[in-house]
Amino acid sequence: MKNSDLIIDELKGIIKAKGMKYTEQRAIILQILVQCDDHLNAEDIHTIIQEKHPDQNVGIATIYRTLNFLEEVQLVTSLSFGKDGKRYESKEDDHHDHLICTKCGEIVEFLDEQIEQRQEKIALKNGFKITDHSMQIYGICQSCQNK
Amino acid sequence: MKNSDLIIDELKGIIKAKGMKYTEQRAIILQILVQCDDHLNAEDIHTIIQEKHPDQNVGIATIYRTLNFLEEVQLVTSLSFGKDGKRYESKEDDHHDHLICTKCGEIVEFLDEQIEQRQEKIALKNGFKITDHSMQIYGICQSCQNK
DNA sequence: GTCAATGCAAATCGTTTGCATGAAC
DNA sequence: GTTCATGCAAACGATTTGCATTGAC
Repeated sequence: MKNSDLIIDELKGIIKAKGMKYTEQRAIILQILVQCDDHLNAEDIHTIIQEKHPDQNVGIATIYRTLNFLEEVQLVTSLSFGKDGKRYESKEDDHHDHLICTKCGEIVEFLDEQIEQRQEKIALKNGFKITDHSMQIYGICQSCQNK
Repeated sequence: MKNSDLIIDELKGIIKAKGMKYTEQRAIILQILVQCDDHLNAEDIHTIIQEKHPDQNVGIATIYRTLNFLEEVQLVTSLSFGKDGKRYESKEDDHHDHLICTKCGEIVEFLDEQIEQRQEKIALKNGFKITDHSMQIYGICQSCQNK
């Protein structure tokens, strides 16, 4: 069983538990996010569907509604920087943070255990019950520096 | 000489160096961000100007243009979370990150030297020349937990 | 006097919503 | 058959832009 099947099963479970309805559109959108390594925005997903599923006509509103839902149930996460809106990625990958090149938009993912631990401590010290976090380091990537 | 005068001088310097023109509006907006401890959005600043400088009529477009400029020259930083757009704060304060309550919107600022150092290392390791970073920890604050 | 900055209104962009239709159960 | 999800178009809110006017230099 592929990863992407697993996560679709998870989606089905959540949908059933909430008394909602399982639809092709929701599966397609989640699948695209699972399979794609990039960080896509709603418009990107719309385009990909038109290319890869020309038989399906998925409205942009459905994409936004689905993305909001998927984020709510924690199957995907969003990050927003620069223009063109929020970008999403599947959460089935391990958690990680982002290093973003402000020139070319390249995104490098990283995970640093020390930072994760410090975050826990800081939240605790301030009486916060941590639900999530996001961290972005902005800079100029190697190849843009060379230009 | 007050802090706020110092930063206004800095603004004047930058403006002169760029062959731009020093205007009352730009000074007012920066001053508000320096004096105010909260994280304001463009609309907030607009309202504050109407209250505290009723003689001045500063258009919302000017506020957006000025905020973009101030961020570009690194006199202020923005962070965007939740609705109602980007929020800005003056950079004359020490650098810090944010702990944000997702229920009530409370923001706690913190600085963790270990995290800062790790960030430097991570950027270096990936060949990035770091220009900035932002980190937010989301959670539920103590008083919202008690409710 | 020149040129950049402003205020205003219109335009734009990402996102959300209302509603009639269609699909899941 | 009931109810939820969809597609469409219109609405929305934050931000940007074009343009004539004003103000800094």
